[in-house]
Amino acid sequence: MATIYDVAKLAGVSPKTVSRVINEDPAVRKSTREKVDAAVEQLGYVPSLAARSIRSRRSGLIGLVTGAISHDVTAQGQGGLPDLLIVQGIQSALAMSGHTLLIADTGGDLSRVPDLMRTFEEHRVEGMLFVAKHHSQISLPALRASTKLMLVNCFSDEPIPAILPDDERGQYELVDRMIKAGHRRIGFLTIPSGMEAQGLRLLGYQRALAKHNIEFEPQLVHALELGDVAGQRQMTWNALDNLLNLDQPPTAICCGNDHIAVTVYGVLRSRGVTVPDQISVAGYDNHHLVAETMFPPLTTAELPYRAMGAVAAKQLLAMIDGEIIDPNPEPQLVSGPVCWRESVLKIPTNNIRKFQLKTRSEK
Amino acid sequence: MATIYDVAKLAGVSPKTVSRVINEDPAVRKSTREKVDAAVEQLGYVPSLAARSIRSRRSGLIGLVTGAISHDVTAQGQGGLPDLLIVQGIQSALAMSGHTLLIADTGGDLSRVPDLMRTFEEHRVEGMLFVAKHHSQISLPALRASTKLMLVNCFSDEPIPAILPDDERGQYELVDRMIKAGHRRIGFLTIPSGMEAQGLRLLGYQRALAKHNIEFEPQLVHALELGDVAGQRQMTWNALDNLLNLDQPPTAICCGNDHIAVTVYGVLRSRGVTVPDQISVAGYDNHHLVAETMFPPLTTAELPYRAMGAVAAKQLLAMIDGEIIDPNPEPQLVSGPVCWRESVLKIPTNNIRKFQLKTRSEK
DNA sequence: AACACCTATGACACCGGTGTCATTTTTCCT
DNA sequence: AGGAAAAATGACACCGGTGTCATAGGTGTT
Repeated sequence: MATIYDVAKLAGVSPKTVSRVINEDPAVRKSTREKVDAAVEQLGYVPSLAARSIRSRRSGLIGLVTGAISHDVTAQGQGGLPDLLIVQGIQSALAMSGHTLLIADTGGDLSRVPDLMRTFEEHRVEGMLFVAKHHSQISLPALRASTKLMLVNCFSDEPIPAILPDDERGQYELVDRMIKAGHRRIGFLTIPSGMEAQGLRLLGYQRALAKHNIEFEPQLVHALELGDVAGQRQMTWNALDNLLNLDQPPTAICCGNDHIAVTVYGVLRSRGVTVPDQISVAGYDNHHLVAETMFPPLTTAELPYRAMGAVAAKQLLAMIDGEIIDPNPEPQLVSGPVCWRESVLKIPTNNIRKFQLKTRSEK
Repeated sequence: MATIYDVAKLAGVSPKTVSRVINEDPAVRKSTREKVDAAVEQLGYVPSLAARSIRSRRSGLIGLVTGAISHDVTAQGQGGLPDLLIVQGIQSALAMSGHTLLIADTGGDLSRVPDLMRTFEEHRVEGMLFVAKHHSQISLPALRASTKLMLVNCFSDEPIPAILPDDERGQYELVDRMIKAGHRRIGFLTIPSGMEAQGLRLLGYQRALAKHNIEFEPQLVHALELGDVAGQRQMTWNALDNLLNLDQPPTAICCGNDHIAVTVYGVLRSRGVTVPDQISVAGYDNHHLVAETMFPPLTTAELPYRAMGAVAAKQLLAMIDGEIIDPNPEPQLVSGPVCWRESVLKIPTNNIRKFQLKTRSEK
């Protein structure tokens, strides 16, 4: 591959002059510039960022560590692929700044993170991002103090700046809107109880109820713990059975995420209960592929993944540029909109005939 | 940041000796190695790959250009996010070889590709991959001949090695299996007619019919052209209406992809037709998130995205290592399995009562 | 024409590593 | 102990650029 020296020789100038042309230094005579440009063209010369970065101390690289890519979509119904939207948000924000994204994947194994970050340090990245699959707490290996690091979708004991989804507020606004639509008894099938988002969303649910002076009834809340596809369906079945057989069944059901809502649709359908005429259903995540193609389209709260990525990237760039010297160690919350679709009825009904609820066996 | 010279001074040895220790050269006395290691530890020294790569000509970087990351999931029901699985396959294959993945995104704008590839050349990547959203033909900017490039999920006029899904075979095997399950009249709602995969899958469908001496009936095939969510639903509705009102309605319907199948489920349900009892439905893609959570779970042909990515990465590495001097310019086809689930009945029925099909208006 | 002054270019060292080869130190053998 | 062979280490140039400063070349003024 051609070097700056080859170009210099061909153009009959010094390497430094070629360097000037490459870097658009105005102090080059037009005729000289043309000679050099011609030589560059002829040789197909491309400058080496590696060589340049040695001197300039700027690699133009940003490292991203994630499990998002290798996310085993096959194995778990949880969450799924959408955290890749975070990567998308990051990517688009970085592209504009002229940085290139270096991506490494944990393959689901967090113990590989130190190695991956080490590799990034060897590449002299100007900053790093760590993107988690789910809103969760993590602990990372110690890095040199000068390393700019940003957590996305997770937080740490250490004072590392983090970007998180505002789960509490999202659930609050969704339930608030459902109550305003007339619902007063709202069932809640939550994601597994160990998950960070579960507690926050439950708080949002309760805050919305409290705002409207509706008493919180624990019997309306069921946590769907982890399990395989069949297990998930069975747990959903049981929970729904429980809710629908209450003396006063709920007029609406909030699901911990959109995939639970899919299962709920299926179970309700096989029991002859129609959505939203007989009961309303809402999700969480706004997993577009799912929520929009479901029938009826699903009302849900959006997890603002892309926005979180963009915010994180911009903040990291500001840290790199020295604009933010001492980042706020408190996680920054990003909230998403409520996506109101047809699965929630504005005027709630509750015309589920009891006899339909006796059937128990599935298929 | 500490350099090899700092370490050398602190350890009381020459820089070259430090280099030897870093590179695990066996010709270093144990006591010397320990001194150096201690200095490395104390200074937190991390070698610079940029400096190293200048001399060794090996950057350890692989560039990946894609629209996958910035894929606007919101806008289109087509395809969706799963091409990211290709990235996943690539990533896992590369990680094992000690290469780091550099990712750049077109943001949906192919005209940015030359710039992105240029940036990769500046980073002196050892090879590049181009991943397309859909099986399609593309044309890329000219690169220096020595650049190792691999196309994934697309092909080109130029003799660039490519990895493609075997759409024809996937559809063939799916339909073959459906016929073996007893179906002889199989409707086909294809993806838009402009798409590469549409023609190939139609060929597979026809080949399967031919194998079993079933005449191909064009009236059973409807192409669903592009449109918004509502338009898609309307087109699906019309096509289904057409199929179900035939004198001999099909006992099964193949959908061009899993998302069409979701819509088909919805439409059939709103017309009171049950799947699979009254009619069987199959998809294409095996979009896990969708196919497995649907009720009943969807029979579909898998698009082997992850495998394609892995194959592409391995082939690229082989090219880099000089094992493949002259790669086959013919695209390499990767086929995926049929995923047989409950949406296709083994013994087909056709007990759709005609009067159910008169209803026309949706909601 | 002589001088000052500004502009364009080049010489050279340096960034942080590594390859080559010479030199020093250690080991082993008689 | 002395010397040869082997092992360990170092000196130095080089990879492909850029920063610094000196110098050559051109212009304008009187």
